[in-house]
Amino acid sequence: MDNLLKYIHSLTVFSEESWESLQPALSKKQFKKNDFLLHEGQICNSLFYIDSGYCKSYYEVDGAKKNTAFFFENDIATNISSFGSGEKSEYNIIACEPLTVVIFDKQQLFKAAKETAEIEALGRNCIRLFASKQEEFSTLFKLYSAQERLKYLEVNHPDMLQRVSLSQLASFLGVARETLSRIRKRRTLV
Amino acid sequence: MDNLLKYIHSLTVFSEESWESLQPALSKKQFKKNDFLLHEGQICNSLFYIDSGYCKSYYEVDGAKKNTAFFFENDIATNISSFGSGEKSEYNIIACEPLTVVIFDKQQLFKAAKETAEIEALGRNCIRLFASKQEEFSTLFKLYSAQERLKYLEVNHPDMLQRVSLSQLASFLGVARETLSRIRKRRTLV
DNA sequence: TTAATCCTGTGACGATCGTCACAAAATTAC
DNA sequence: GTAATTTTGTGACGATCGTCACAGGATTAA
Repeated sequence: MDNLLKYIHSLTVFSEESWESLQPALSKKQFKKNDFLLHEGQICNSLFYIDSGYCKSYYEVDGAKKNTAFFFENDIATNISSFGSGEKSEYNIIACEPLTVVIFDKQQLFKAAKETAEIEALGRNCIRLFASKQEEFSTLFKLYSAQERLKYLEVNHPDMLQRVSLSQLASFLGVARETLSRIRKRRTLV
Repeated sequence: MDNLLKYIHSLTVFSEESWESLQPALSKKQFKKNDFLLHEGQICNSLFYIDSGYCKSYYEVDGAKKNTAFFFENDIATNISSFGSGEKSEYNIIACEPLTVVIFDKQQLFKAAKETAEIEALGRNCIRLFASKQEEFSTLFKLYSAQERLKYLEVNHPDMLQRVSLSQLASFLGVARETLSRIRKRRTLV
């Protein structure tokens, strides 16, 4: 839980007592590669703090898997719509490597947040960060071409390129795998 | 303020006292068409509740304006990254029509939230909705072609098509104005 | 009402992308 | 270590898209 505590302190003021009050909402869990953290049709009742490894969210459209996000160490993974509204998830979250997470249980978290203002503030900050990240990647598509989007990742998220395979990345960037391969070739020649 | 109060009640439990405590954070403001709610380089210290009219966010890239979001009645407009982190905004928010908003002042809001748990919860819910919306439109680009994105808006946000001009919409959908014009033509013929 | 400005449609053409097909390379399983 | 599987590279080709150019229609300002 060390990483999580550091993460929390980087976000907000958090006392020893708040940390104690938060404990009932927390549980550590391991996932093997290709295990589901969240399955399409399920209701998302958790925030997943990524301790080690990484996972991704993807839609299944006409049999094809389309990646919509990757979550690495110190990220929070969740379906924010389903978590907030209680409706069924339209997509999956799956481990891409052996994965260790700390699960925030929604019901317990809300209970703790009601009693402890710092926990409520923590929840708000987690969601805010999540929203910022969504906004960042949403903007990518409106501002840049496929080639420019790749460059953006190289500059701003080089870790992602290191760990995610070309095929998986292509899906995330919204282009065919062959196209990404050719973009990469074009770029290295220039 | 009637619309705002209804909006708040649709999001969360909110007592008469909480509403009173919130007042110091609120102020009503009118914008003319093409007035800036937020200018690139400014720090965003407000949440803008849209009471009537609509506005948009856009980046200025190489002299070209690229729309990234539209905000209509009962939406919250803000730069969530700048609002959260205190860093300068990289984009603009501008009124597309005569606009009436209720401004949530950040400092006053945080002060009120510290003292009133329901206000803290309201803030969290506003941000959550904002995140859900970002996620929705972010996903659009990863799952669908330009033509399918247009269809999605027709089905899920017909109001947007009614009020936003073709040129403005094209920028939001990430295609050239001419392309959107041709997509529309293709579709009406089939 | 008239002029100026903005918005939309359309043709031409080159650039980019998606799809299919198959081979090579890398990874995984046994 | 070998076989099976997955991932990546590449050619061909048709579809879509961006850009430039210009004309007509709609809207706005005086």
